[in-house]
Amino acid sequence: MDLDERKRKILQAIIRNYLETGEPVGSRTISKYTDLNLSSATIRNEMSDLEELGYIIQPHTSAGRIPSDKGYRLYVDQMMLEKEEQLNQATQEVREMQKMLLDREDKVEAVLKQMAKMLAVNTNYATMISAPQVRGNKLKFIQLSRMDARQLLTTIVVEGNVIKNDMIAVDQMLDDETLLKLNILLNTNLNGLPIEEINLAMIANLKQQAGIHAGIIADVMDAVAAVIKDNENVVIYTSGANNIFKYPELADNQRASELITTFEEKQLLNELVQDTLTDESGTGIQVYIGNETPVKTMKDCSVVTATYELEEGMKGTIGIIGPRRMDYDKVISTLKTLKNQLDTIYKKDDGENSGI
Amino acid sequence: MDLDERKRKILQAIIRNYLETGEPVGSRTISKYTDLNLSSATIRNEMSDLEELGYIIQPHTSAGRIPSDKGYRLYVDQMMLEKEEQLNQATQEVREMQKMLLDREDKVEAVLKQMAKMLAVNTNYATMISAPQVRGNKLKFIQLSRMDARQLLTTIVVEGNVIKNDMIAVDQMLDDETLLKLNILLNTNLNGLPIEEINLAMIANLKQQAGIHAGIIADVMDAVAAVIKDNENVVIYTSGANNIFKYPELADNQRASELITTFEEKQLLNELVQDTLTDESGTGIQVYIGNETPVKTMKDCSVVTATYELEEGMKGTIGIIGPRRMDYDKVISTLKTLKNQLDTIYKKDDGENSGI
DNA sequence: ATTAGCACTCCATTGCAATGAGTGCTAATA
DNA sequence: TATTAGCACTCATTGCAATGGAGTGCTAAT
Repeated sequence: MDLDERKRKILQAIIRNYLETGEPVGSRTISKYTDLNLSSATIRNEMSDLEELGYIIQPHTSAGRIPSDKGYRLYVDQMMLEKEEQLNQATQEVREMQKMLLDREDKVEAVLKQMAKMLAVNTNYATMISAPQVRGNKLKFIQLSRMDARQLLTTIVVEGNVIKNDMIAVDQMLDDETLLKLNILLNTNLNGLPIEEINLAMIANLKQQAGIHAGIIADVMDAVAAVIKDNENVVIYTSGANNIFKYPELADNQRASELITTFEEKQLLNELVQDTLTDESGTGIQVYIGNETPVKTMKDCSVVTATYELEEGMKGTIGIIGPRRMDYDKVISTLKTLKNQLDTIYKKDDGENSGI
Repeated sequence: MDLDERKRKILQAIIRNYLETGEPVGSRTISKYTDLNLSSATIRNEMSDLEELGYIIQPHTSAGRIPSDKGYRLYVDQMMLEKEEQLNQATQEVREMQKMLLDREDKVEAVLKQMAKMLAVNTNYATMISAPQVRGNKLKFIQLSRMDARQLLTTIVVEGNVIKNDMIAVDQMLDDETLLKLNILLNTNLNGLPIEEINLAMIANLKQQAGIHAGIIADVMDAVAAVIKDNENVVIYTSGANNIFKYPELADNQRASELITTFEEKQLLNELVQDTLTDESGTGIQVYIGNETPVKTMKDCSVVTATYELEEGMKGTIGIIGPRRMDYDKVISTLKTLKNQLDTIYKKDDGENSGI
């Protein structure tokens, strides 16, 4: 028994209907719904087969059928193929966002936040968006400035224009000349260097050259180390978590509580981001159905993600989280177009807007 | 008819019992619960009076009574007075936090985040905490550094050690001397100046002195303006939003959805923060019961807040959000001790850790 | 002033029957 | 041989009445 054209059509009809209603769908509905002109009895037989094949599930005897993860998966894969050929014309939602992106010259951060919100409102699903994560970690610039008698301000800039500041306490006031020397020492030795390559020997060397100011070097190196650490936990914005209450299958206390925690402790979402960034399927769009997602608390959800890239190596993830019966069609095409917008728009004015 | 000692005791007993069970409490329960040795009939009469006075409410005939906002208010006010006299000894929870505070020399930001989490776990309520808001806005330091041929890095430091960076695009490479001149120009004119006092005339003057580099001055001033704007929307961390699901009276879809949105769009919580910061009652602890809170979506909650102060003028708010029947006693004393810890601990190492 | 006692109210629970959507199977049909 | 009509059966849902219990308010007795 294999999945012939007719079975496929029936499966699709079941899924379509279930996406709309959220209720198990019965044979009679399909019999009328489709243009196959088959009686409900025939449909029943086919459904029985589809269930045996694992594409649909019967919640209990005498109920209709609902799609299984496997069923959804087939449906989505099929759709992705069709989409590929379609002209990728911007939907209404995307056009709105496009407008927003172009209007603003705000910081990337603000745009992303706004975008998450907009997506959430437009799709009625929860959304998340990770700020672009820098991979190349070359030091670009280090500077010490005197704030007052007892404090130095460190400014560290890493490739990708990630900037970090830190205050360093000093025992005694440094004169301008010493400060200049230290700045030159740091920059000539460290600029252009990937942070990973800074080793103990190098630090020892710097300290020696700094003489009595070795302590300051140590503090600066701590600050540099903090940059790496800081980069690891990516900033993630979420929006529309409340949307889960619109879908009864997610809205019971147990599940809702778990999901809300997941959105609040954005830490958990990080796994998702990492997963999308590594495992690239080519299109940049990924669909996780039910248990497929790397985040266990989302086992009753489906997640659609898009990976965007601003400048070389600055990658981030947009994710839409909804019930299994989400409107994959709309979500996928929205994300696809949005991703394209981000990929292209920001690449043009190279860097200009990318201070985080 | 006034509120005599006995009525007061009965009211207290009703509230205590309701705090525990969350169910309307009847006369028989009180009769047995208290050491007043009164029959249920007597209690009934008293309860009837209390209801007439507005301290308790009967959800429907033949149900027990639950406290009204007015009832809670009396209870809380009374407790606050008693607390005042009590030796303010650290509870178990606070001791844990104290330890945490001392162990870490992380950034304030990280400590606050952690603290919110810890409070949420320990109290089983939702928590929020606002990062210290700076009031004095004096410019302390401005610096332009050359990143590369086409980009300048602006570093702006405001009193309270709030640091902000920005990239400025330039048409052509600036030589060291010009850069130095610009830096001196900016610092001599602006340092020590409250941001609000920078006016158009001053800017015009600066631009004139900068000559062909007037454009850069404009960009820097934009960055300074952004600092103010940035300061306005305070950073607020939340934790334990999921705790609302532990209280049936908050966990129905409608209410939960609203509350979750409130926590996610931290913007709304800002009103609360502003309210606490202005209206100081002296103790630094404030209790909003039900409709008393400035945030409408929290009308079915009670909110207890504490205002802490790090350095002079750096004030923030800690808030605990739970059901009306929250354990006011525990919450208030926890917050009180915590506030004291923050007020004192951080004042010692003046500034050292306050880079945001 | 307090309390015992009683009638009354109202909610929540339970059991039961009716309903209806849906299935699986069988026998008839094209 | 594939399709369909028909029928018996299952099971969740709904409505309804009965029941019990928690609690009140009132009155009369202490």
